[in-house]
Amino acid sequence: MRTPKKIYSSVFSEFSLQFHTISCRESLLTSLLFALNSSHSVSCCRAIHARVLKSLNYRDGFIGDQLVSSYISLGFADDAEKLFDEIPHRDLVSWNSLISGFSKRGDLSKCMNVFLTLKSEFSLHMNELTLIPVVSACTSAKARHEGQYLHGIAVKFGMKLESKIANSLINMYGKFGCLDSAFRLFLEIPEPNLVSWNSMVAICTQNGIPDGAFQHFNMMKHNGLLPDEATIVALLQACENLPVVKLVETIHAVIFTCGLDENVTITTSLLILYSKLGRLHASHKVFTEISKPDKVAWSAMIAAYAIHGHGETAIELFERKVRQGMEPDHVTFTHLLSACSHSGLVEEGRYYFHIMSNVFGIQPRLDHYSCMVDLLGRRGLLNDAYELIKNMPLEPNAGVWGALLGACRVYRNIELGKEAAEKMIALDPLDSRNYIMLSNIYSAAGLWDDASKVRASMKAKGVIRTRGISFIEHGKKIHRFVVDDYSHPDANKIHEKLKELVRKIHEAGFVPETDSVLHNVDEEVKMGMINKHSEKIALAYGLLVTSSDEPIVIMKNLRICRDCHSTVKFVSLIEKRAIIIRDSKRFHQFLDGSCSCGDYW
DNA sequence: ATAGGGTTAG
Repeated sequence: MRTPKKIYSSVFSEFSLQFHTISCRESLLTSLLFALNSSHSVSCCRAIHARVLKSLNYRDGFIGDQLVSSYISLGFADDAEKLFDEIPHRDLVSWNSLISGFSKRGDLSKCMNVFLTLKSEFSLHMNELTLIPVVSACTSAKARHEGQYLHGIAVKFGMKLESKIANSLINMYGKFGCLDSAFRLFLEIPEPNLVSWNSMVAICTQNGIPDGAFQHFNMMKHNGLLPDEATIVALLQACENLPVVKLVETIHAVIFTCGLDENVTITTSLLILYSKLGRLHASHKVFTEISKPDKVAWSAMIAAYAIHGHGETAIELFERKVRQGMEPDHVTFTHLLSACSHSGLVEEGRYYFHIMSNVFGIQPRLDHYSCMVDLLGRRGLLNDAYELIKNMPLEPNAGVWGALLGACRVYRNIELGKEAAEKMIALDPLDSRNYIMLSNIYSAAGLWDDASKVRASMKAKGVIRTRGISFIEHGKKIHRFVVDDYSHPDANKIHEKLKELVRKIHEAGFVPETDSVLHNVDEEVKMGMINKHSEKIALAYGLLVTSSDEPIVIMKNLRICRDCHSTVKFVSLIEKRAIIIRDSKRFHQFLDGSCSCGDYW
């Protein structure tokens, strides 16, 4: 069993003192249990339970409910249910505690069962605090069917427009990707409150429409509401896939002026945002200025180092913080392992994966396995990675197979790649990337027939290929390019610049990597295809419009191809420019002919 | 009179 967190053990010792000297006050016990709810200490919970049994009749008060809730949230459902059965006069609060407990554990089926039992016994008394936890459990379990059923219940009981219920449903639909339903519900609310607006801002971003997020923010202001912490965090998130460093710097200034830089949640969001925008120094500065960085903040800093490929620095930070008494959790380890993986630190990664469970008592989750498969796979240790998957105690998910698939593509392993891709396609038949990946593996091996079969099956299922898009910021605008894009007002100039660039690097000895074109066509056609890639067009535009002392920052929604990667390295050398490209996976900072990823990606 | 997850950071 894990050691209780320090804060709670100190609360508990204080409490014991009072306990023996002062008569036991129910409210004290209750608030203490409330505090324990978020801790990992079932021993504290049991101690209180025992004490309560001796000195209080918990069956009469709400302390029983709180104990029920505590036990469940700590993962002791059996104790909770036993206790629940012992409460003779169970009121709605008792039921709600049980439901809420299962919801917090993410146990949808138990949550739903209790809810249905309650509904048949207590249907008249059901309130919003009964329904909301069940909706929330559906949201995290992505249970669409059950979610719609609950929506129906809310309608039936006339609770649909109660703001808290409506907001939780809006959020649920947003998480499901059903923006239509969410919007419809939102429009029905007579007077949306701050949380309603915040939810809209958040779900727009979650569904890939950041401009929708900004629009809702503006409408919210127009309706006379003032933003709060949640609004700002959601807005910062809306910026993370756009090249909007200057906008973010403005927001940062406002945050500073309003004194919100004291708010750890906001500064942590800002930290991670800067890192996603390629400004690791700005991230680090924000981190150092946080007066009391918590675990989330320093885990975020580790994540920032990870996506920039600074594995050693991430490890240093981790070790320093642990020496200072910070207790890492499963998320901290996810970022640490990811840092090892992005920097090729295989032995270190193995070490931390080992001590995570053996020293820190944290059982590896799916994310950790994904990181380990990635770590081994990038090094070419495909069989080790495969063995890990075979022996893992959890059912591997898309993240795990995806990591293996990525490695198979790089190391051209057809057999394992096929298995991984088929698993991925079974898990998510609508994700075009899996088909493309499998097809590319076949193409790379010259198996053109197999490749075209995969593409055909993708087409037959109506899966549409995600188009590559590159973004670049200039003149307070975001410019967007797709492959072979001539839609920009300055298209002619841009393509002329690109041609000139290609000619220049060839003269300087650049050898194009046409084998990254996975179509059965001759070399010249391949050259033509490669040189139309959206990131090259964006690069040419960047060279045209930016001054030579500022870095060119490009964002891409998919991964950069090998030829573009080499091209940009060459351009950074001969044009003497700093170029930063963030693809869907990580950062590439190009300078003097080399990339920060060390070609390890 | 009380208590019981609406949104938002790693």
